[in-house]
Amino acid sequence: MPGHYLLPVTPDVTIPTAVDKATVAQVLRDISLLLQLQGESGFRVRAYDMAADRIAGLPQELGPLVAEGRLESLPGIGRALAEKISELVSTGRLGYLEELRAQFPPGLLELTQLPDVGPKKVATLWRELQVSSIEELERACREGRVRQVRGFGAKSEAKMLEGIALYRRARGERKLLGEVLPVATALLERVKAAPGVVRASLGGSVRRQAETVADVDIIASAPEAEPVLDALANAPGVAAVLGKGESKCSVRLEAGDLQVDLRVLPDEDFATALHHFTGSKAHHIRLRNLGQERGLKISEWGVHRDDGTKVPVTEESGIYALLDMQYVPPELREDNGEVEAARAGQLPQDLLTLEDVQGAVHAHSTWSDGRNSLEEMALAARALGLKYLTITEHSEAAIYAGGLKVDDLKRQWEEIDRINAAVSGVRLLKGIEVDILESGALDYADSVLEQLEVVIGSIHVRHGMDEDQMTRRLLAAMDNPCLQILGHPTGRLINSREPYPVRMDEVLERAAERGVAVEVNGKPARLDIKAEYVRQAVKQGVRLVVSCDAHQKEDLRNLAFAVATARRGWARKGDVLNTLPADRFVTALRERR
DNA sequence: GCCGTTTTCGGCCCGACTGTTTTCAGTCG
Repeated sequence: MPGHYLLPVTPDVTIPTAVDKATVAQVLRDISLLLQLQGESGFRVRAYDMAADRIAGLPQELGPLVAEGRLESLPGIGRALAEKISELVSTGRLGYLEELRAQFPPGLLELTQLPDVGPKKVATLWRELQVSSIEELERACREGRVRQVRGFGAKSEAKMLEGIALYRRARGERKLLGEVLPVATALLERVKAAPGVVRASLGGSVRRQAETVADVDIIASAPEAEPVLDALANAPGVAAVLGKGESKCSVRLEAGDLQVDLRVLPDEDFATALHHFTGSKAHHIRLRNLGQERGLKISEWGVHRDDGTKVPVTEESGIYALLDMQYVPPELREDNGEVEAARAGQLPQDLLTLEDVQGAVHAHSTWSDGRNSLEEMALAARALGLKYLTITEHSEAAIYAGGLKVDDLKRQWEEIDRINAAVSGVRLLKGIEVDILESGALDYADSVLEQLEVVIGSIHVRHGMDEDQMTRRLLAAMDNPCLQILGHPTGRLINSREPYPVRMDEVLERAAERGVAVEVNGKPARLDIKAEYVRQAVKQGVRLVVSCDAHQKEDLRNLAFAVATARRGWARKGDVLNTLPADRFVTALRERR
């Protein structure tokens, strides 16, 4: 084969660029929209959407999958999509996307972000009125030109103008679960108190405890829907009723432009409706396909046999039982392997619960940048039923956060001893959140750290290092035998700061080797490490702690969000150290390798 | 565009609500 020698001497190696999962997912969604603008068949469109969901939800990085040609092993990704994703990841560009984009003006895609405006309407308005941006749509509405297009009227114009104003305010940003949950819970209580309500629950991404949510779903059962729908429509804080029918009501709250959807059904349909409106969509599609194989049609209105007869389902677990699989808790319903595991009977049965947690990790007081005294924190922890609380102030280098000098620390121990003697039922543990310096060294001498019961090491400054430097920094910190817990390991702040670049697989591997516990930080804007990394950590045998990162006593409740994140990462009680009693917790932390 | 212990072709989840129509298309979840 002489032709073989015509190949260049240096192999044509493509170097993977920094195209991340989120970018790939966004590109696939853009293609989906562009195809819809073209009027392409819904099935092809959906293939792109499903692939986008699949990529966005991947626990691992894309680079290795592309390099090893394993993209096609992912469900919903065949040859055509694998080729496009590979091209995008290895070259940073995608020819197909550019071809599609060239057919439409650039502002057209953004128009589909407006509420109640989808690709069909955008295509019509572009064709009939040459509208290609939000500004042009706004003008067309004001000038009454939209109502002249078939299928549109005066009401459409008014709604679009409203939608444009809303879009400009909110910019489509998803809200933190921690901000939304209190509001959602208060509305749920109001719905529960409405006349005739039998059962009511939150649904959607709030019930799945997603880290951010776009809206709130409430599902209720009652013999009469009307009074229940009214209870939401007339609730305090409602800015506008967006729609109200016989079984459904949507409102927008003044606070944060948050949308709330309520469905009310007869109680016999409650379980299947709750399941339907909890999602995720991807999880449901899997279940419905499994149902079809068994001659069962699964919808929000129940489970029906092919002959139309209804199968009674009173609890969500009944749906899974009909499909011969284990019950899947809401937090796991993402089609990330839970369907396969549940069918095989291999879903973890002892997922972490809030009740399993005996002590709260990571709390600050007025000694550094917290708002409450040590005693107030202790009493608040006890009131929540916690047996211990680790006091972990900032160390000296964290000047901006009132970091403690070693002398301060020793005086604090005296106060902790006094409180532990005086307050029964809860114990304060002496700890520190010591800064991991630029070199990876810790901010206190080992001789000081050795005297503490709990040592969390965290990065607070110099976030701008590159991936190599940052990875080395964290690995070096974990090599110090005094470091027991790696605090908020990626440094992200949801919606406001990207995680610093770091090779998490190496960090988790080292944590497992050295016996360093990794923090699952429950502060709503952190949730660090995130669920995907929790799952990876659990697989690699890394020990975890769930923390509240409390800077005031109310923050102790952040533990619930850390537990939610751990559950979404399939963590079990046995994976989490602060499910142990105080003495055993402290002993376990010292078991370093 | 994906997928297949019936299939490499012909399927692909399903219903509520709105605004427009006068029986339905588009959007959303």
